[in-house]
Amino acid sequence: MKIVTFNINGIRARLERLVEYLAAEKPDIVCLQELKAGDDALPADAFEEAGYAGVWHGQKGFNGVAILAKGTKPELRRKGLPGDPDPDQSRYIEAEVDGLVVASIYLPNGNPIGTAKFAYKLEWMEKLRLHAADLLAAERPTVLAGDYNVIPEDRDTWSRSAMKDDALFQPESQQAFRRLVAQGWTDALRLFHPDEKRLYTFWDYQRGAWQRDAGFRIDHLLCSPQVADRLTGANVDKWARGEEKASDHAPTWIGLAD
DNA sequence: ATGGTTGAAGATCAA
Repeated sequence: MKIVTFNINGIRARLERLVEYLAAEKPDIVCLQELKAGDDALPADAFEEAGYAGVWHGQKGFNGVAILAKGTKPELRRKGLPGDPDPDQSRYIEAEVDGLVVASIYLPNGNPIGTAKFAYKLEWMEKLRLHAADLLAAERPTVLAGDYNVIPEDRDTWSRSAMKDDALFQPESQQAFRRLVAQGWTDALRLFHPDEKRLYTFWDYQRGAWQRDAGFRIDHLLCSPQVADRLTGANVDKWARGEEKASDHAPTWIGLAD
């Protein structure tokens, strides 16, 4: 079973790319972020034609998350986090699908640092941590997939100096991420690529970042022990980032034994 | 210090 997280950067601008990706890789579950469209503007028919049904939490213009599944409709568990710092921002959706609990997460970017946006990021991470603890306590197979907007370690970026003032690379952001993982989650990508120097999931549109491989790793799939036991692989479908009109993120995935 | 790019909205902002 293949489970993907993919920051699509505008579902309407990217629909053709997504449909191509689904046809090529045939993932069983796809967590999408940055739909940048309200629920009424989402191309549900196109998802269906591609063989997928989904649940979503859209937002006009910004944010927006979804969970799609092949041949089965995910069963919605919740939209938004408990105690969500700003319920108007659609950044979290959780569903049950194929016997798994799956969340699609679009964690706040937090730039620029030293502003309310960075404080909001940290507050959001705290609410996520509290909810994640409840999910772990349920001892069910659970995947927290999404764009965390956190570069976990130095080796997860092409340049430490370029990122030193970026919210994604601040010690506070990294500490909050570590604190979440330390509850008992497995960072599946790093598990399967312990020595990979250029394990990236995002390349900026600017300054030829893709051509220079100036990327960083911010899309993560955190697995509960019940999922970690079933992991067969994890990787980044980098080919999708090289397509015309690609998202600035590449689809990132885990494989699970049935 | 600045600018480079993209999407969606709307004459900028968020990333």
